[in-house]
This record gives sequence, C-alpha cells and structure tokens, in this order.
Amino acid sequence: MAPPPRQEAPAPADVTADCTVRHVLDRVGGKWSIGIIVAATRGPIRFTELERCVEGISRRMLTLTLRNLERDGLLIRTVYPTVPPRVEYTTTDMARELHDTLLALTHWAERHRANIAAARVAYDRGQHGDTPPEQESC
Amino acid sequence: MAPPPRQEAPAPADVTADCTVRHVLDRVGGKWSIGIIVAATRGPIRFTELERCVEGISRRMLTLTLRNLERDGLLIRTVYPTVPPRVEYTTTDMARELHDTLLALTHWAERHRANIAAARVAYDRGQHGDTPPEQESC
DNA sequence: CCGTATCCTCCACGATACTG
DNA sequence: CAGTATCGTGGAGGATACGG
Repeated sequence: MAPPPRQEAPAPADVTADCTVRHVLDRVGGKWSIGIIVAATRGPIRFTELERCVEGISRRMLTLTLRNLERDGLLIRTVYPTVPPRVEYTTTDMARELHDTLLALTHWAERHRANIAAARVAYDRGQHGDTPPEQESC
Repeated sequence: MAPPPRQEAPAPADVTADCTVRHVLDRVGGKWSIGIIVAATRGPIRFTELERCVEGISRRMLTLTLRNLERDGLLIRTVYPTVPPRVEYTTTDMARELHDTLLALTHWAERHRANIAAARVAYDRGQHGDTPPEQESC
C-alpha cells in the first residue's frame, strides 16, 4: 500500500485549547471526586454517609477530596455546632452543571463499552498470538 | 443555626453508575491522551508531527499513549513500508464522538473558570488570613 | 523517521493510629 | 461524629541513550 500524498502540515493545531479540559480533569479526574459529586448532587450529605456511599474510600482520601472540591467551589461545607458535631456537604450550582455534562461521558462510555473491550482483545491477540488471553475485568 | 431535620437516609445512591465514568477517565484522564485525540481528530497525523503538536510530550510518553489509545480502539495506526518509514495515526468514529462530548467539558470549564479561581482565592484566604496570596497560574 | 530500553523521581493513594 | 498525623508504596511520567 502506497502512502497517500500528504496534504501538507495539518496546521499548528489549537492543542492549547484542550488545556482547559486538562484543568477540569486535574480537579475531577482524581479517583474519588466523581463519586463524591454524584453522591452529593442527590442532596445534602454527611461525612459518614459519604464514607459508606463512596465504596472503598478511606477516611483520609475522603477528607482530602472534600477539601479540594470545597476549595474549587464545587462543594459547600456546613458545620452545625451540635454535639456530636454534624457536617453536611452540598453541591453548588456549578457542580450540578458539571454532573450533567458528566452524563454525556457516561453515555459515551456505555455506548462503546463493548467496542473497547473487543478492540482490546483484538489488539492483545495481535501482539502475542500464543500466550493464553488472561481473563480481563470489564 | 440549628441543624435542619434530616429527611432520613438519602437512599443507597447509585454511585456504582459513575464507575463507567471512571473507566473513561482511566483511559482518557492521562496527561497526554486528550491532546493526542484532539490533534488526530483533525485528520491523519504522523508521529513526528504529534511530537511537535502536543507540546511538552516526550518520545516515550507519546509512544505509550499512542499504543494505549490504539489498543482501546480510539486510534488506527497505519504503517507505510517506505524508507524512511512513515506512520500515520487516525481517530476512529468512536474517538471522534468522544471528542465531541469532551467539548461539553471544555465549555463547562470555560464558563466557570473565573468562578473556580475566585473560589480558590476565597478559600485560601480563609485558611490563613495572613500569608501573602501567592500568584497562582490559571 | 519512528520508535525501545533503562533508570530515576515524585506524588496520589492506602494503612494505621490518634483526637476534639 | 468528623476529622488529623504519620509512614509506606506503586505506578505515572521525565531524562537520557540506543536501535532498525
């Protein structure tokens, strides 16, 4: 197969534009941020509730992620000076908008989940047509 | 301020649903994946062009990311056995769909960029109302 | 031109223990 | 109940050098 005639440089590309996406991912791409946002979007939620809700999270990471989300204005932390203390976390309007756009990502993932899995199997078989294909999750 | 009467448990929450989002982010949340997808969505592109296009990337990470994207069926790698060799990368339909949904994220980020910056400044001032606020990028 | 191979660094995250 | 403090680890990613 002969190389098709190139149509010159594809222009400098505004790859700079996606830096914005990267900034979002830096905030939301963490292991737990999404889970917390999803849980908190359903209404005010307490620390311990989150700990149970976001399965697998440690106390430490819960605290850290909550602080980051609060710092970025995605969560509001309300402390009621009762005893024992009660703290509730609420999503801001901004965060709820984000939650909506995350649904687009979810739908994409759901539509193509099978495609991706198939692509992987095909690729892995092509690389080493001998070794037994390990049972992959997902 | 008295704690409002809780409205019982907020239901077990389908936090499992967002695991799909996490799978997407595991693929696309890397430092370079987005830049590559954006660049390649504009049309077939060569290795060296990508190296210049996706600013700051190393040869190593370029190769690794390309292989992962190819493995997941987001990129197609075409080798022309000429000399010197020519290799071109093209996005699949799946990847172009993803690129579209990423625009939603971009728009969210652009709409709220200022909000987030302000939230950070406010938060950081609240934590230590004395130390001079370091000039933050973004 | 298009990669691989090695080595090294840094930090996100986990485990565990303690506290107002 | 809602956190902090401390230590330890794996893996993503950078620097550099070599190869078909």
